[in-house]
Amino acid sequence: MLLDIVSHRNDKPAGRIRQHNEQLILSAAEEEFAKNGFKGATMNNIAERAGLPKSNIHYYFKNKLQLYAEVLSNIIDLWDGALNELDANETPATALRAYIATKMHFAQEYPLASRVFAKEILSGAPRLNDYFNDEYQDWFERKTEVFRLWAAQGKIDPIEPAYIIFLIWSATQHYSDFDVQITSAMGIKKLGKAEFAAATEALSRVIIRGIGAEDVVAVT
Amino acid sequence: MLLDIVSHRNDKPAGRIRQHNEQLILSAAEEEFAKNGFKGATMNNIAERAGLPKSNIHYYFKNKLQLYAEVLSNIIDLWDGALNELDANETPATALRAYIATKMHFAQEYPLASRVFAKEILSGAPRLNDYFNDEYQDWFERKTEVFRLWAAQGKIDPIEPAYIIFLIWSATQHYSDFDVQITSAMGIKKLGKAEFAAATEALSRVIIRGIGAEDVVAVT
DNA sequence: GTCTATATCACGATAGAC
DNA sequence: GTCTATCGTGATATAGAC
Repeated sequence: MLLDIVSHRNDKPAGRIRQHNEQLILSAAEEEFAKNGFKGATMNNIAERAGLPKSNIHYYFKNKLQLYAEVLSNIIDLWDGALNELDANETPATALRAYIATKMHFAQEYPLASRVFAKEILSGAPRLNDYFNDEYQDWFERKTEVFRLWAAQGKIDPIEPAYIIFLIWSATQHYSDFDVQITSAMGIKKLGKAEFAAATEALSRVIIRGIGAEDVVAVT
Repeated sequence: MLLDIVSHRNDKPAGRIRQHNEQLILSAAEEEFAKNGFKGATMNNIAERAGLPKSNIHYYFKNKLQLYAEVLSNIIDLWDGALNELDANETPATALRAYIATKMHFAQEYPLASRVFAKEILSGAPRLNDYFNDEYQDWFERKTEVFRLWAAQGKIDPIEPAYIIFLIWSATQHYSDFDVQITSAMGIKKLGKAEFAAATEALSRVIIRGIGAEDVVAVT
């Protein structure tokens, strides 16, 4: 259990209507929290977005903080489920191409998730205190190991892995978080498939060559 | 004038007390907006942070939106004043090292500015509508030119400049915006001079090599 | 020029009718 | 299980005393 608050969850048997409404509310909440952050979000806006009467929200979720915690928890589960793999048996170029492509896919597919998380971090993560603990540091340490291995094998340059990981995270999430600035700069209405593909290719190429790994031809 | 709202600014003669108090308020507001965003921020919190009675804020600033607009405007002025140069006469490696170092310096020195701006973009930039206009696109277009020139001269690989610029922006701003996650991952209390220097060196190296430019030795 | 007092309203949350 | 009515709080903003 990542977030303490969520463990106090209402564990009533999930009827079909309940399940449906909870999903409606969670989606609406994700939008609202992405736009206005935890403090700025209002239960009223969430209810309107969900198309439900305001007090219905309080029937399904104890309070604003618990609703927020569930949204955050879902986001973290989503990422954990699909982003844990950087295969040490592959070449760095192949493994990194796959990883960057997955991250970019997430940026395109779940921009709201990324924004809710980003806003929480920007606020100093007061509602993620028990997520960013010693366990998180261990988890991160394990993520760095594959880079150390590759460096020891001479497959990449000896660069502190943490900075490589932060580079990949920031560069990819940027495409969901800073969407407005990007589309404005490029003079396009919306980041489409073409732009994401081109950005993925450019990022892969720069990062892979940048750490001294032999690149492979992109799979298109 | 970047922001329409600011042009309605109270242009009374600036007495010494006024100037001092306005500065106090602007600093306090920057902190509060960085933490809670526009909607989540309260005039009360700003007043407390500034050590002034609540209604004093309204005396110096017309309303919350105008105060916010001034904070944002100051941030943009700050960046514009120091970040417009990517010298085409230098080698790519030298010019990029200088640019990345400056960006990282700003990330370290003015983290609040970066966070206020980031939160505004994440919200869809509803209060920066007249900043992200056609003029912005032109300004960005000019920033890409130096990369196109270098590419034409064979000094860097032919990579769409926009993606290089976004890579630099995201990677550097990450160190102010995601500070909490970074320190937690690295198991340190605070990002100090040493970490910023190491990150700057790692980023410069990866990006410069990544775009196919000859690197130079870091000036330490 | 500065601060106290207060008007007005929107917010989170709950009680209780259906 | 669902919705209406409402309570108490805290928000922005202003009027007016000092």
